[in-house]
Amino acid sequence: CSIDSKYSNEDTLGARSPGGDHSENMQDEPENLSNKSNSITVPLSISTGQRLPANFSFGQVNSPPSSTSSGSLGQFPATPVIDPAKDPAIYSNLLPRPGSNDNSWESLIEVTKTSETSKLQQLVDNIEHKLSDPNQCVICHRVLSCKSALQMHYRTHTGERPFKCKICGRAFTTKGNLKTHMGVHRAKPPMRVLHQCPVCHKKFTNALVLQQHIRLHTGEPTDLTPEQIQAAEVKDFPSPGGFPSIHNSINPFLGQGFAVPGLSPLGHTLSMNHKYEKIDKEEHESMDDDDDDDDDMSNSENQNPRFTSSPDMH
DNA sequence: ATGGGGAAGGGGCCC
DNA sequence: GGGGCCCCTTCCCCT
Repeated sequence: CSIDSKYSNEDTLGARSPGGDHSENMQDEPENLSNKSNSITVPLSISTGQRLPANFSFGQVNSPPSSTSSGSLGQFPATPVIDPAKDPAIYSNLLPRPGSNDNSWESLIEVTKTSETSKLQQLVDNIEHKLSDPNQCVICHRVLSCKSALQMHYRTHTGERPFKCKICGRAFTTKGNLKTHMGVHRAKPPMRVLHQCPVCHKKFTNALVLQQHIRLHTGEPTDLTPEQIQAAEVKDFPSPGGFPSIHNSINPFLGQGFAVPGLSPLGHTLSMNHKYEKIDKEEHESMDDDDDDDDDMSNSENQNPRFTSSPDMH
């Protein structure tokens, strides 16, 4: 079977009493298809794929697809200083790596807690006419391999996209597709200059994160949690062959983005830095192209101006 | 031609 | 042993 259902809300199939509060308290629960809804009144807009019959309608479909909330995968500290999803230098290290089982990329996704699919399934259960095959789609009559696959298939009819990328706001029907999508964010800043800690030599793509990391050594308070700093660490980058050690020989902080008093955070030592700043800028611009998350992205950047990728603006 | 996304199947794991 | 969940892979389509 194929369906990415654990964090979506087919888990909540029929879990809500008809007419009851199902807006904020939606939680992951085992689907209960035996709970029948008797009120089928409000049509559901179908956005993609096969269309429902004209007289096809749903019950209590009031929660818009945009009604999302961060599930267990999208949890951030209660008082985040930054949103890692907004800073390419940080999220690039959270993105899924080929062959890696690291799930840190899941902090960059958002999974809807409401499910039109579940309501569709609920309605299907109410249809008097039962199809011969329990895994057959009542809309297009396609037979799926199993029930969970059928549930996923219904998403193609409802247009439900429970898996949302926090970076660009794009939503997907399956977690796997979202994971694949995360690769496009990872691919953009591959050649970013690394900033290395002069103490422990750990590497970071973001100079400001390195600053926070160094504060861990010095015992100074940090704006990021140790977990966030650790998450931003570059762990699997090739060894420093491509990064001349001359920077270290001159000044361990120059070229690594360390904030030397009187200098800009990046030290203005590397033309490469400017080149990669351009990459960062382009990436931000491309992300802003998405209408869905314009507000989120811009707001977030405004909220965290110190963690933009162009730190030497002053 | 290439990259990205949509959709579905296959297989492993767990209950 | 069977069913469900999850991840990975594959195929197809679009740009």
